[in-house]
Amino acid sequence: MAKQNTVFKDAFNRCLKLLEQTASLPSEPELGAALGISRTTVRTILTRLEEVGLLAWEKRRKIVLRKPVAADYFPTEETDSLSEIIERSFMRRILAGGAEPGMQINELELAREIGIGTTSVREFLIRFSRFGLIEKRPNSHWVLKGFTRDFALELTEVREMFELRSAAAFVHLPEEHSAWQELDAIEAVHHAILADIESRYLDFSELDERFHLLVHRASKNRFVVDFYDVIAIVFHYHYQWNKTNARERNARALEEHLAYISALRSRDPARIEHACRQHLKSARETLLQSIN
Amino acid sequence: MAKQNTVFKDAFNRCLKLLEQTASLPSEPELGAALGISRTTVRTILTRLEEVGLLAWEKRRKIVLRKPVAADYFPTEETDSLSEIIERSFMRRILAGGAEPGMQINELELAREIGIGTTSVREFLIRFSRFGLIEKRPNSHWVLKGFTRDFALELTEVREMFELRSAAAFVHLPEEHSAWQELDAIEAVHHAILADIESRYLDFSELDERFHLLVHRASKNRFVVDFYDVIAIVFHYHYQWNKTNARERNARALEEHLAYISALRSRDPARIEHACRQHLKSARETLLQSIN
DNA sequence: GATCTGTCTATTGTCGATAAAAGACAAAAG
DNA sequence: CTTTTGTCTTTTATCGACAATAGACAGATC
Repeated sequence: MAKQNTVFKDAFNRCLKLLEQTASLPSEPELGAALGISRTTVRTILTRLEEVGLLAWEKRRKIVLRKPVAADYFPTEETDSLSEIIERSFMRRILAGGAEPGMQINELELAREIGIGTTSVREFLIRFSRFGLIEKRPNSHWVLKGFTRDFALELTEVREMFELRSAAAFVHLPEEHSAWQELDAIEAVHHAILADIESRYLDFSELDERFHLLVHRASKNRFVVDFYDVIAIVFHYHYQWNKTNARERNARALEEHLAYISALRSRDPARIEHACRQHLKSARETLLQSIN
Repeated sequence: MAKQNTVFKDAFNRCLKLLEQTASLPSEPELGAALGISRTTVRTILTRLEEVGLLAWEKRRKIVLRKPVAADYFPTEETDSLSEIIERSFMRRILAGGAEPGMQINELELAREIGIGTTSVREFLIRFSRFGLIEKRPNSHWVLKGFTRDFALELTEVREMFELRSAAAFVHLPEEHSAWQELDAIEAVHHAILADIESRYLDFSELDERFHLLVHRASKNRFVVDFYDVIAIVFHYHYQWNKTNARERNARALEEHLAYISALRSRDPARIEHACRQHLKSARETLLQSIN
């Protein structure tokens, strides 16, 4: 096969969600905008909806015939893009499996193991290399540098530089900047999770990313914002991997975030720096604990 | 063709250089180590040397038959790796040509223009994207963000953070660390260029990279060191592109470097910070001038 | 006259194939 | 017994091909 049709399948599933709530669908361009895809793919979806008897489609008339059922959806395994599949598969290997630093990475072997072509693996490795976990020997193999203590220390060192600066810059965002509203929204979610911490503590991971990305964006510096990708991926997989004391750790981090948010609102540089340092320090400790 | 044989051609040329100075060649593994290539390629080179009558080769006996002449060398255009060719070609387009920010980048068009396959172009663009000058729209084209004033400001902001920290860390390198020797060597080259500034001022570019990379390495942080690639490529092409007042600018930068080096040797943090800031400030101004 | 649809073209993402280059191993030479 | 060479296998770098997706344009519809 030449190209996966995961864009189609994923958009189709999201379209079914829309279908559950309306009696008819909007125009093709509008639907395309809503789903974030081109009109070509919209039409492929509409054709399929008609085939399975979900929709009566004739030009502008797009009438829903029945509510979609579970069997109408494509299975979730089929909606992930290839790069997501490779990333997960690769991260599992290097985090969970006995992957020693210094180990060689074999493109062909990886490709065969995942069941895909070598080109996709190569492109993934090139993109992934900016995370500093692997390194290429030209005309030869990749070397795994590993998720080591040094890696974590180097990562957090840069993170702390960038986040302190971003937090300081946050103060200078104009009153009407959307970041302040987003900050309110994020704070509300913090309270909601804390109120029901026992059952919702796992929602923290996503919220954490959302909050810190907001802060980093205040730097208005593409290198700072891009670097947050490195942090995000490390913490993302770290949370999935290490769940010891997750409830306590997350509760504590939520409280620290709230202090941090309140400091940002105060616009007092000293308070901001203090709250930021406090939180970054415990984030670093958490990360280091999982490595030793 | 499947793979360029630029490794062979480049190593062959370097081998001819060796040949000019000796009467016989060492063992295959030794030669491979000297040229930085595998034994397979060494043997390809030896075969070729024999074919063109430069060498009598029988097992361990490798006797030089005549001195190589200019015609024995492969032309330099053929020894550049594909990625170097793409990089130059691409940089010329976006720096010299009328490349407006926001412009779309077409993989197929680029590939055809350079006369290579799309895979190589794609891989180049992915690698290049970490420099923050282009951005990908998934399933669609790349967008040129351009070598703008904002880009230069964001780049120098991070550079200043990283370099100040690295310079401060330099002090803590142990007395016997090789960086101190390298610093001496670099200083000597500074004096040599300054003594003959009229004819050698263009040598500054390479020296500049060597010096700042040495400083960044003192951070012992892979993200800081890797970021220096971004700075290096920008300044590299910037020097090639903008040569107005190059002599004066470079002379001034050389003096600043010498003050900076002497501050590093003094191990006095305040002096170091001052010299570093001073130099970074004028480096930034130089860069900004070339953009407006 | 603005927006939508039908149709067609262009570009991207992925694959398998192939030459160049790396690398493994045993026999030969010192 | 260490190093070198001869031979063979494996892996990487690059290409062209093709389905999925994006995008362009003219005629149809409101």
